[in-house]
Amino acid sequence: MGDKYDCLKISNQLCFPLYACSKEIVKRYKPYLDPIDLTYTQYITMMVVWEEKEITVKALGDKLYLDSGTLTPVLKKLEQKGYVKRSRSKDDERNLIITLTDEGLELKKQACEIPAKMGQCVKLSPGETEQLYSLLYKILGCFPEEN
Amino acid sequence: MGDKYDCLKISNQLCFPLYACSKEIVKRYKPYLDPIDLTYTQYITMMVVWEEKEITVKALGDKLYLDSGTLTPVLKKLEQKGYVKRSRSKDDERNLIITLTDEGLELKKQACEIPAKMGQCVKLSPGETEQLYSLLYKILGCFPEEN
DNA sequence: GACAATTAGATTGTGTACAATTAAATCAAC
DNA sequence: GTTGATTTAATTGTACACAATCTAATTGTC
Repeated sequence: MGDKYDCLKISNQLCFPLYACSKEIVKRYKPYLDPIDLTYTQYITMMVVWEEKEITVKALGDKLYLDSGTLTPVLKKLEQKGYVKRSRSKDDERNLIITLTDEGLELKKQACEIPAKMGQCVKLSPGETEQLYSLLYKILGCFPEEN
Repeated sequence: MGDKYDCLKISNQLCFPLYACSKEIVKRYKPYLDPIDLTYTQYITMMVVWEEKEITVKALGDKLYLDSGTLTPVLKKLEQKGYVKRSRSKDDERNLIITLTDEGLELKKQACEIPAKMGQCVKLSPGETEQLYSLLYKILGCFPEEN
């Protein structure tokens, strides 16, 4: 055991469990997100809009690590569903401002059970959860906030 | 501070850094994968094929947490590039067997520098890396291997 | 051995992700 | 104040990712 190709074994990669875990957890959101007709990407986008009430696409992209190629269609969908409004900034016409609508605020009430329900699906102790959380942010911290 | 909606803050989610971290790391593979003309999904698929030499699509999907809807086009692409062969099992015609070709084996030599290069991009100590690795597999362990 | 149930892949449709390019607005230098 | 550079979104093209459905092959039951 231990040949020069061991480094290429899938079980020796750190990236793989990260990738697989992320996908599996996102998948487990579906049963909770379906009733409020949101996808995972739409959900995390709404989370930021719920917090900020008003934010540019640029700032949203920085927070979510997503670019306009991803966000533009997501935001158009959310506007179409009536949860946000899209309008150009008066100060700087290049900026598109995303604003929470009344329906968007209403949705927040229905969403607020979701985090607790999802928490049960990850079988880690509070200490382990904290550890994982801080390791992940340590990695993210090394990356430029945006592209 | 600490209202009833704190649970919906993006910074209080465990899923989000997991999702963001996974994407950011996959993105950082690109400069190393471009020269050998593989995408990340094609790369992890080849990793398993390099280890197994011969494997069914089903088993591949179990290992990679991917379904046939994702794997079918990926494997056709890899076949087209000449790295794998796709053929039905004689024993059970339902099974599609993926076999490593000589070109596929050749590619392994070029790929073997990648893990070390990527390792430098994640700024964690060996202990922290080990910790993260085991926490992620702990979560994955709770999930059924497949869908 | 016929037939229902199961299993493995393929296909289709929707929704991300991201690189690369484009277009419009603003900024910076002079 | 005009022009070149920068910034912000949108667009386009490629490649996943997965749910749902379909088809063909196999298995289990009697």
